[in-house]
Amino acid sequence: MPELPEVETIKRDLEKELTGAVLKRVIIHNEKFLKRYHLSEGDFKVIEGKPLENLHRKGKFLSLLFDSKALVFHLGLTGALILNPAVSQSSHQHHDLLTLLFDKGRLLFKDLRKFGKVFLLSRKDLPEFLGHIGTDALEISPEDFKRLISHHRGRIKEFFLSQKHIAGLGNIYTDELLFRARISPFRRGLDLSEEEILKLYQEMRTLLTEAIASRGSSIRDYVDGEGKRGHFQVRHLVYGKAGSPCPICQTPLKRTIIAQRGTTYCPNCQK
DNA sequence: TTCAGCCTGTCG
DNA sequence: CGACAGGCTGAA
Repeated sequence: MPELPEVETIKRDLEKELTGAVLKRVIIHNEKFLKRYHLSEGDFKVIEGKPLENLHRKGKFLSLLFDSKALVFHLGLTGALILNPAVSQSSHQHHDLLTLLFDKGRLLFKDLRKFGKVFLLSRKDLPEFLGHIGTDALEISPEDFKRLISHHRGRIKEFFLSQKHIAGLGNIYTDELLFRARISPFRRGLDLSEEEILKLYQEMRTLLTEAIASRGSSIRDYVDGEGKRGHFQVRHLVYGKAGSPCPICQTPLKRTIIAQRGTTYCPNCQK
């Protein structure tokens, strides 16, 4: 799914097209899904008629801010927010969950696997609501980054996946980051040297910035706010490439499981 | 820290 | 048919 670069790309797309747009009506396509989040058609009355003031992202959570309310999305593995999607004549409309009808266009929330989430809450509760995840990966200072990693007893891969220390990296960008920084996914946070941590920090920023510039990675389902694919996947070095030669040393990349997630790395380059 | 579970789909 | 897929939770 959308990790930080993908959610940031969607945020920018929606910001550009929908800032100031008035929400006319909300249409629920899948009541059963919305019911999981205790939402039904009438609950959206509080934001209907209000302008979308701005958008906010922390980690993989994207919030649309209306007056005193926040509509918060998490896209899970296959969620998408698409502006003015072409009306598909027959097939995959059954993945549609919600449409927000604005005066300037319609925004569709769809999700094939339905691991996505949606919450409607008061804007004043947003900081606390997002408080269970750590600082956004592009916001954290090098000092905080170092402090968090050097206290982490578990494996470094788990550190990035958990979201509670630093928010935004998922399986793709964690594998890519650890390769770029030449660090084994099995290493424990508190065993990393200061230089290694600094290298990780710098590579993390570069990786995420480059990925955003490429409008994110589309492996299979991800599309941006306009329904188009990203292209950072062509620059992946290890993710999904187990068995292929390492781009640096030609050793075959290995695949293992860490924290229940497929993990690809170079057993030679990553120490 | 591991595991099933939440869902649906693709690939071999 | 089984394995796997950009995530995350709650329970053992």
